[in-house]
Amino acid sequence: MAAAIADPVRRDILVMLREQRLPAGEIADRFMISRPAVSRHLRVLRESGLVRDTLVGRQRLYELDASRFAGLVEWLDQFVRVTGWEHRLDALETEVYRTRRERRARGPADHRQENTA
Amino acid sequence: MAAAIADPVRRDILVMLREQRLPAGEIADRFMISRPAVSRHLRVLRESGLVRDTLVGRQRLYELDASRFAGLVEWLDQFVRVTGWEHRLDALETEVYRTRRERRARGPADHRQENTA
DNA sequence: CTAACGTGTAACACACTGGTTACGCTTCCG
DNA sequence: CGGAAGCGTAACCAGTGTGTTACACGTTAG
Repeated sequence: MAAAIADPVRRDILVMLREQRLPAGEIADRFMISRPAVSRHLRVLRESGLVRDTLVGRQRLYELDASRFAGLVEWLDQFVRVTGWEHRLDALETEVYRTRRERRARGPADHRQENTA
Repeated sequence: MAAAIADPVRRDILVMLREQRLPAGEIADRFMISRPAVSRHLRVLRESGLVRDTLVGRQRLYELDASRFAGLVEWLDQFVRVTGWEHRLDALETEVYRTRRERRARGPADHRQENTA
């Protein structure tokens, strides 16, 4: 999973998916590299569990699986805790309020085939 | 920096360094791979800024630079925030108290040559 | 001084990753 | 139907990363 994040292209894909669910083609269009290359990056993300894909018609929609990130954050926390820890918590707390405001207007779930891979 | 964490050996090194500062040789002894291999892993960690090294006599002590982890955690937070966020914060808050208790008895800083690379 | 120690570096072999083009398989549409 | 659309896969190639052994260099010790 850490390896999935190691690639800059995959990181960009994750950022793109942070806002909205996207079909493979549209993701590929936003990169200079070929579509098959992006397709393989998507497969890596899929197998790492960081994204989930949904088949709808002839296109395949990708979306984040936020729950998987928590594990990584938790692993990293054991190091952040060593020093400068309280400082970080303060920063997080202020973010919470900002985030709670932003949380309205998020895409509603629909019912189609799911491949969590 | 994400690439530095992508390797399992380097992750193990980081975990080892979480508890105490260690010389290169002792780190190498804990792995099955050759010492030069470990030495290069240490170089990667050094260049990524995740660890700092201190020359003392003829050995080189390595220690974590916890501040660098915060950046990665912050980057990951933008994804965790998408959903299940409050849940995570609760888990963090309970950890804080546990951690504050553990924070006494940490090695005091000494004055030797520092190479942050 | 010289020998042993503790580490990093160089040179090399080899597996893996990421890119490309060609192709196959479903699904929609005229 | 039959062709176009949308994606994934296969085969191939270049670059990179990781492991190994041999070696160089500064430091401590006898």
